[in-house]
Parts: sequence; structure tokens; C-alpha cells
Amino acid sequence: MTNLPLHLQIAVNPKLYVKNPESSALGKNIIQESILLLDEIGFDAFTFKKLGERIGSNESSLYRYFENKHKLLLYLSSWYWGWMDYRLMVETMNLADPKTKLYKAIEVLASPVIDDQSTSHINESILNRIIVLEFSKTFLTKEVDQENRDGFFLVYKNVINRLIQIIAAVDPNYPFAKSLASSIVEGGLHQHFLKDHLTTITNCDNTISPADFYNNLVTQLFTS
Amino acid sequence: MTNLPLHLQIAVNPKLYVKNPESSALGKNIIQESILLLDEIGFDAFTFKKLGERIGSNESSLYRYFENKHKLLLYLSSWYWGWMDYRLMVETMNLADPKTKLYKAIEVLASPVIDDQSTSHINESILNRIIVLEFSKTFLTKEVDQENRDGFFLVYKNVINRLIQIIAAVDPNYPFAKSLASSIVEGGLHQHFLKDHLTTITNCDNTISPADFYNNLVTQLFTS
DNA sequence: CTTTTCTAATAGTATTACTATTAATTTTGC
DNA sequence: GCAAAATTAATAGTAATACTATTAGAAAAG
Repeated sequence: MTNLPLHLQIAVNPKLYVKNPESSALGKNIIQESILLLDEIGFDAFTFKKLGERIGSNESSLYRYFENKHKLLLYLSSWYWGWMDYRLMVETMNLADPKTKLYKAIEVLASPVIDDQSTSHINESILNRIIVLEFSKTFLTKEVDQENRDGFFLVYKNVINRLIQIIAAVDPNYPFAKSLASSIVEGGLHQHFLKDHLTTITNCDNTISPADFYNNLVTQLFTS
Repeated sequence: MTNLPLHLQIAVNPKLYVKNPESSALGKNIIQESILLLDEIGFDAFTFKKLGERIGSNESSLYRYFENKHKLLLYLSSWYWGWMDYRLMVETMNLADPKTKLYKAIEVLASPVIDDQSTSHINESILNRIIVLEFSKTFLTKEVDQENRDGFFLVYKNVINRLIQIIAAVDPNYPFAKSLASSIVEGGLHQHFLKDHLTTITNCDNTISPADFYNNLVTQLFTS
């Protein structure tokens, strides 16, 4: 497990918030409790009113941090992918063999997530459950093109670009590195969802992880 | 292109509607116009009031056909996957070679969709755009387990099970047939989305289809 | 020590997602 | 051909959601 050094902060696109939640106790509380509430009741039923009640603040106070719940979810997602990008970088950094590097990257991206104790108010393992269930909803909207131009998905695309580079190092002639990389990242989340909810259409369970599936896949794909 | 014979109807789980929309002109109109409106404004902004205005009916009339917009989307999805399942069956039926069968199945599932002129009030090509953008939202909910028990995803799972059988016929010893099948179906939609909105993380475009990516993948996977 | 900034609460609005009631129309059974 | 039953549609309502504007008090800065 890659722990985040205490002096390192995940920087999130400032357009995603009205006021930086990292800048006050209330802000950190909003992040911490929104993760728990989202996990409990889901994005659909989640409202700022309910979150306000939970943290003992007025609904309107939350609007001073986030324009709406969509932006809050984008913030949490951006934080998550920033954390993933950091882990991906650190864990693959000193591996010389391209294939070993790819296996490691898949491990980081598609294995179940364990909480990183070094970040106090963010529980990564719960955040991962939220990402599995809700992340797709951040881009499956009519506003995706505008929000993409605003850079809301930059961190996510960074993660995928990092994986694209790793794949290209294994086989520079493979013509679908981008599609494979986006498939692994998105498909990893999807297989996690299936193992919890639609168990008949996945081989993944508590013993077989999505990382096993993808590692087998790339092994077959890049046997030379 | 597989056209649907005029006497064949896609049967949808009756639990998805209050009154069968195929049973009246208003019902058919609701289906036809809901597809167009969903395509125009997306599921989030879609309301029964707007749809009612568009078809010249009162909002409350629509509630006699569908409990809410989530059920309407489930209905449209179920119809779409029923149509896909039919096409998959017909197009792969008489192919003896397992690999040819798999290639054909991937073509049907991951190529761009062309409208089937034989079904009057449903435009499959527009419906496909809706599925790409909105289908995930039918199952990424807190109610997924209950709705799965109610059989709301049976048709979708049928499609995937058909693909699992086809994969198993190519290589009975491949240990991830289920995960591969669900990856192809879900990933096909995702790659279509990326080619329209997040073009830097996919190799698919107007000349390369998601079917090309997946056909290359299974070719590498099942070289023997 | 006073001006500015920040925070929080109150109260409000427009829209959404429905439901209940009733009246009009259409279908059907005899 | 007509009365009963079923269907359809409109009106009017409600509770909740997703915000916004205003204001007053607390904290910080100059």
C-alpha cells in the first residue's frame, strides 16, 4: 500500500469548488461526511439539506463550498483519481521490466482499495465504493463536452495516459493502447460493481479480483 | 442489418410499466417521443411534464403508463437489449465456426447502430445513443439488488450470457468468459461514448469502431 | 479599534415528482 | 342500440428539491 506523505496534498481543479474545502474545518467536515452519506444513501437521494443536518450546519453553508452536488461528486472523483495517479506513479516508478510495470499498474488500478490511514478525513476504501457506483455519472451528462473543456476530467485522463505509456512500453506496435487503457480503468470499476450486484455475469468474486482478469488478458495479448 | 419481422414484438417485463405502452396510440407516442426528448435533453433534465407538453398530453396521463422516469428508462433499455438479443441470435445462428461466430457477435454488439426501418415508432439509432449515455444509470443505483431480483435486467443478462456461450465455444478452458463478455458489452458502449466526448483516451473514431478493438483483442486472446 | 471579510441562519422561489379527484370519452356486453 | 364499465385526460393539489437573497453576528486584518 502506498501511503501519502503527510506534507503532500492532492490538488483539485479550483473550478470544482466555490471555496476550497481544505481551507477550513467545516470544509473538511463536508468532505468527510459527504463520503459517508453518499455511501449510505447514494448520489440520487443525497441532498445538501441532509448533509447539513448530519454535520450540524445549515444547507446554505454548504453552497458556499460547492455549487451543487454534481460539482461535489466531481471534486471527490478528482481527488480519488489524483490519489490513484500518485499511487500509480510511486508503485511503478522503479520497475525496469515493462511487463512487470504493467502488471503492477493493473494491480493498483483494479484491485480492491484499502484505506490509506495517512489522510485523516478521507476514507479511501469507502470513497472507492462511491467511485464504483457514481463516477460514471460525472461524465454521462449532456454537459460533458463543456466540463471536459473546463478540465474537470484532467486527472482521470492523466491516470489513463499513464497506463497508455506503460502499455506502449510493453508493445509500441499495439494499435489499441488507448482503448485498452480506458477499458482497464473503467472496466475495473465495472467488474467490481458486477461482483457485488450482478454476480452471474462476472468471474470476479472475493478470491478472483478484476486485476486477475486484466492481468491474464494482457499476458495473452502481449506474449512475444 | 437484421430487420425485425413485422409480426414479432419485443416483450418487456410487465413490472416495468403500469399500462403496456404498446396497447394504445398514446402509449406508442410516449415511447417514440420519449426517445427523441431523452436524446435532446438527457435523462437528468427529462421530466414527464416536458414530455407531456411535447405530445400534447397532460403530465398525469403519462403516469398511467410509467411510474416514473427511471422505469421508463428501464423499459427502453429492456426493449433495446431485447432487440440486440434477437439480432445476436439471428446473425450468429448459422455460423458453424466458433471464431467466426464470436467475430460476428462482436460486430453486432459493438458496431455503430443503424435504424431498423421495420419498427415504426422506435428509432434504434437514436435509442442506441440514449443507451450509450444513460443505460449505466439504470443499474448504478442503491436499488439495483431489488430490481435485479425483480428481473429488470434479465434481458441484458441474456445478451451477455449468449456472448459467454459463444466465447466458451471458442475456448472452453478460458477462465474469464463471463468477465470478458460483460467487458465487451459494457466496454463497447463506453468506447462509443469516448469517441464522441473524450477522444484522447480511445483509439476509436469514425474509421475504427469499438468492434475492431474487441475483435483484435479476442483474436490475440484465442490464437491456438 | 474599526473596517472588511467570513460564516451562518432565515426565509424565500421555482421546479420536480408525484397523487387524488372528477369529468368526459370510448369501449364493451347484452 | 344503449347502459355499464373501463379508459383517458384535466385540474388542482402536496411534499420535497435545488437553489438564491438578505441579513446579522463573529473573526480577522489593517
